[in-house]
Amino acid sequence: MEAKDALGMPETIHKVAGVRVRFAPSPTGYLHVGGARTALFNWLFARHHGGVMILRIEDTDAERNKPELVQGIIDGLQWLGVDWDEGPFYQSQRTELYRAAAKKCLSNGSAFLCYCPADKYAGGDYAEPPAQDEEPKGGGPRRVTRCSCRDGKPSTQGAKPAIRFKVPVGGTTKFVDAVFGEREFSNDEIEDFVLLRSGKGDEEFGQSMYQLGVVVDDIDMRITHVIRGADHISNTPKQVLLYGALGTTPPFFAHVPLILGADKSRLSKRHGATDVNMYRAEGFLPEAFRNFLALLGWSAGGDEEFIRTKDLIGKFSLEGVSRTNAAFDRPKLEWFNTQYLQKLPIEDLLPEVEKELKGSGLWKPEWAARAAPGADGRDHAWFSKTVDLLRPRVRLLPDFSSWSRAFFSDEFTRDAAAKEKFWKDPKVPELLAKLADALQKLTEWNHDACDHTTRAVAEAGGVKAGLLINATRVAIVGQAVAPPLFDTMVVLGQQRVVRRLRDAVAGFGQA
RNA sequence: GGCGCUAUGGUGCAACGGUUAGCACGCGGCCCUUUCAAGGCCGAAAUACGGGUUCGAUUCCCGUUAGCGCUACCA
Repeated sequence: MEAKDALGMPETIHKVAGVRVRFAPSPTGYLHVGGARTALFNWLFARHHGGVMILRIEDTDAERNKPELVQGIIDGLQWLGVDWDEGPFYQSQRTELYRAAAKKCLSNGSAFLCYCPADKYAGGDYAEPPAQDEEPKGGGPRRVTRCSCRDGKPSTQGAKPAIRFKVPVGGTTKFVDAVFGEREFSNDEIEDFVLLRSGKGDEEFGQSMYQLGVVVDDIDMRITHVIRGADHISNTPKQVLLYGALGTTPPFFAHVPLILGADKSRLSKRHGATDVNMYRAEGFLPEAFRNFLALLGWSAGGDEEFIRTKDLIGKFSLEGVSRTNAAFDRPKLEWFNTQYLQKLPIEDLLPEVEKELKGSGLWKPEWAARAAPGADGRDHAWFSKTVDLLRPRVRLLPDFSSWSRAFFSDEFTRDAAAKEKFWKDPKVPELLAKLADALQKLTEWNHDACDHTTRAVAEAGGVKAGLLINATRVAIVGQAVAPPLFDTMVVLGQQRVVRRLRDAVAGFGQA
C-alpha cells in the first residue's frame, strides 16, 4: 500500500527521483521579485532532489514580447545564483509542436475551430468585456464562454479560425496540489479557451496560447513538478483537461502564494522596486536576497532565519510552503543584508567588495588574492583586514565606495557635517598637529601605540580623549561614522595617518 | 458580478486539539561605548468576527467580513 501524508497525497510527491522542474518567465517585463521567488523555489527543489532545472521563455505573444528583456531576466537569475541545466528554450521557436498538438485535439474531438472575430469580446458569447486590471473592478454580470462554434456549424467562409478547447459540459476536473491539497473545479466554470490563435496573412494558424504552450512543453520536457505562482490555480483545471486530451497524465502541481506589497495589496512599483535587478544595483548581496526571498512563503519549520544557501537547499521542501500571500518587507531584507555583511566568511564577502570597488574605480590589482603587494605595502591580506574592519557598519555594497572611500583611496573629501560636528572646538588644529608629531615619532605602529599616543596628546592638551579621537577620525577618513579609530589608524598606516593629519591642519589655515 | 484561494502582533514565520501562543524584522527603553553600527537585556504588540463540533479550540466545520487571484486570439 501507498504511504500518504497529511494531505492525503502520495508520499512520493515530496521525494521523487528524477525531478524535473522549470521556470517559465514571459519577456513582457523585467524579472519581478515574485517571479524570482518562484524561480528560487523551483531551483531549491531541483537542487534538493538532485533534479533538473529548466529555463523556458514563454514568448508566444508577439505583440507583447520584448526580446531584449530576456537578457535582463537572465541577468537577474544569474545574479540571484539560480542556474539551470537545460535551456533557455523559446516557445516562439517551437510553434510546430503546438500546432501539432492543437490539431491532435481537433482530430480527437476535444477541440474545435472557432470563427468568432478575433477582436476581443466581440463574439457575443461574452456579456461584456472582462474588467481590465484596473481599479473600477466588478461591473455587470459576466458568464463563462460556451462558444457557439463548438458544434461545428458557422464556418464563416474566408474567415480564419482559431482553435478552442471543447470543455466538457457538466462534471468536474480535479487535481492534487502539493501545497493546497486536492482541488476540484466545476467544468461549467471553465470557458472554451483558445489553444491556437487564428492565422494572419497566409498562415493557417497563429501562435500558441499560454495554456497549450505550457502543457505541450511540460509534457515534452518531462516536467515532474510544476511549481508556480498561485495565480495559476484557476488555470490548472484547463491544463489538466488538456493533459487528458493529449493522452497524458498531469505532473504534480505546487502553487506558491503570491508576494504582495507592504500594504498587502498587489505588489507594484508604488511599493518600491519590484525588479530584481534594482536590488542588485542597490548593492544587496545575492545570498542575503535569496535567504530573504526563500522565507517569503516558506519556512523550514523552526525558528532559524539566517540560512545559507546550501542549507536552504538541504531544508527545502514543498511541505514547508505556506498558503498565505506574503508582504514584501524591505526593512527585513535590509536586516538580512547587514547580517550577511557581518557573518559571511570573509572569503565569501571579498569578491563582492572587489566587484563594487571595480565598479567605482577604486580597485587596485595588488589587492587580489595572489598578487604582489603594491608600493605602499598593501596586499590581499591588507584588503581582507580592511574589509573586515569596515563591514560591521556597511549596509549596502556601495558603502564600500562611498563613506569608506578614504580606506581605499587617498583622494577623498571630508564631510562638511562631520567637520561641523567634531572640529568645532578651537583647540582642534593644534591638537591634530601635536598628534601628527607624536605619531610620526612612533617606531611601532599598532593599535595600542596609537591608543596611548592619542590619549597622551589629549591629556597634555587638557581635553577629553573623545574629543581628539573624533576630530582625528574626521581628519583621516573624512567621516563622522567610521570604524574604531585605532584600528583605522593601523589599517591606514603611519605615513598616511600623519600625512592626512597635517593636511587637515593645513586646511584650517586656509579656511 | 461569477468562480477560487487565504486569514496568528504592523511585517515574515512557529505552535499541525491541551503552550503563561514562540522566534525574527520593525518600534520604545536600558547596557556597552571613541563616532556610528553591531551586540546584550527589557518592553509594547496577535489567534478578523459570529456560530457550531469537542471535556477542551489558534488548530476541525459553516457563515460573515476583508485581502488576493482567475474570469483575453495576455502569460
